[in-house]
Amino acid sequence: MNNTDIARILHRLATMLEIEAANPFRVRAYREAARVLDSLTEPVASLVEEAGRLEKLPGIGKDLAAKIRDIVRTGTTQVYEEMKARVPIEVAALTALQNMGPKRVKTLLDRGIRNLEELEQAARAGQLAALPGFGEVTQMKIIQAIESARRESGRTRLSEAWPVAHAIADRVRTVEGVTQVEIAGSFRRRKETIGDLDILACGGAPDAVMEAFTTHYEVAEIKARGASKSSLQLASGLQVDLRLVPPESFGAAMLYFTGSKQHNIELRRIALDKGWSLNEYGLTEKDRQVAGRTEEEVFRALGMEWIPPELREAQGEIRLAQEGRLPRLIELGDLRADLHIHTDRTDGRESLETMVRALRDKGYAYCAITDHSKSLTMAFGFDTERVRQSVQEIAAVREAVPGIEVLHGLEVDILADGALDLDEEGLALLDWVIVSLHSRLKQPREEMTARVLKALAHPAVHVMGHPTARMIGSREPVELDMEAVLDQAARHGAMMEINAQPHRIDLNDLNARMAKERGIKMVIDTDSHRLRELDYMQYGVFAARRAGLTKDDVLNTLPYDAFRAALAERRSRSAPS
DNA sequence: GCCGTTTTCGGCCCGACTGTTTTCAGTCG
Repeated sequence: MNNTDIARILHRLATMLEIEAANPFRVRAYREAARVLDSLTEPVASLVEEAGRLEKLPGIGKDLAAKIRDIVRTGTTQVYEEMKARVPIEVAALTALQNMGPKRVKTLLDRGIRNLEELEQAARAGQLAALPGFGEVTQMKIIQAIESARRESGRTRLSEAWPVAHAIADRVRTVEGVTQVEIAGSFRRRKETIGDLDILACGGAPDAVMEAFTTHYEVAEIKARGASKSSLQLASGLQVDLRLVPPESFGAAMLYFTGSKQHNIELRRIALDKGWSLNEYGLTEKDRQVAGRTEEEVFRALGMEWIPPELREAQGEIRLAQEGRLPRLIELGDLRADLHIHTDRTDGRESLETMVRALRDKGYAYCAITDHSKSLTMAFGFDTERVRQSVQEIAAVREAVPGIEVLHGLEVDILADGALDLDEEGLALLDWVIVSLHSRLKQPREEMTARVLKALAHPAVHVMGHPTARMIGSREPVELDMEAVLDQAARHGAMMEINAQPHRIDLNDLNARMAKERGIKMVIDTDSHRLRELDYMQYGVFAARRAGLTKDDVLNTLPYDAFRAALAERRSRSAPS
């Protein structure tokens, strides 16, 4: 039972309580607890062992702590079992539908409608429209929501939303009188996936702005259109909201619509303590506006530094901002190298020379070419003989492409038993060794953990590539005791990669936070297999920023000589005694 | 259900839009 599983139960409990019209603040307490557990960087199961640790978490008191202990130990807790009996309904699936909240679900429950199938049947039979709180329109919307829930998995990868978000923002920007357009929401917080897009605009006639917004060629359906807010759905299924706000409120609105929700709640609490009120229109004292034109203004008035959007997750950033101790987050321009690159020698599309030229032209001072090792037979992976040959190839490309240092690397498979897929002779020929999991990903947790621990203990290893091997939306992370892995990496001076492929983002922000806590250095790499993937670097930087990483946490921000010195130092430290 | 150098009780963030109402509840963010 991992943190997400426990959070899911608490979340479901909250919804079931809501259906039963329980005290809304009690409902909120369960939701808040779920959120806190889900964003924790250590396993709840380990907190349970020590008395009082759970109760120290924000929003978790004696009562919830006891329930969480139950869930960790037995997989459930009494109130959850009771609730499941009283609310025998597919809560999550039903409330996930647009326009379906606790009240309507309660109405369904009273009519014996318990799941999506029964709901769809009733809707198509026209039986829903007569229910209290429903109607013809709602009935139709429910049918559509069920159909679209079947089509979509729900969230969109940031990289997929990136071009369309900017295209729509640019279109609104062209409207006469519009002075500012910004994309807010989880997009601005650079989450790896987003649920919808929130765009803010300022200036211009409402009708003209909304017209430009709702007529973008990708629009499939206009869901709402008002003077200050419109909502639409794109052909891809992505929902986009646009809000038109007055200039004196733009900063407050940016703050509000960037979120996270929990971050905003904490800010409002601070405003209340000062006798003020904070909403999307501004920070006000009675009727007097205290701040609101810019975010900086609002943060300053609240007595803190401006907080980068990536950190606004209610993870302690507000305290840091009040104390003036926010980290100076890493930026794309800090990176001096891309250290995970494939070529057509294995499964990449481009020649070695083309890739190295492109890397140099991107302005990198150095790079590492890291094709696959032999166990990836479908990628024509390298054996020792091929690595020997590669030494010559790398020497040739260094000659052919001046202006960038090229490390001779390899992405070596971690075999099922934790051995490396290259012998000592081959490893000794390399400047840079990434080890990665590519096969046998279904191993049980114990086996997988032992496998990785063994690989990380090998003195030739520099970094672990895409450590959990997950693919967002298509493959779950491997079962791995990440704490044990990070402890091992710290012990042996191994690094962890933040793989910037937008479907990997691996390490993710939470794991990167855990790595930082242990003083582990990270590298951010694109794992490029073709030229355009070199531009993925920004997505890795986003994850690093969300984890609160600075330039100092990431080794490929170092100048080349300092980088080589750091590698040499690490190797002497981990040399067998 | 949580929380508290103002409180162990009485607070707990707030507004827009829609559809179903007949003045507003439900949902969403």
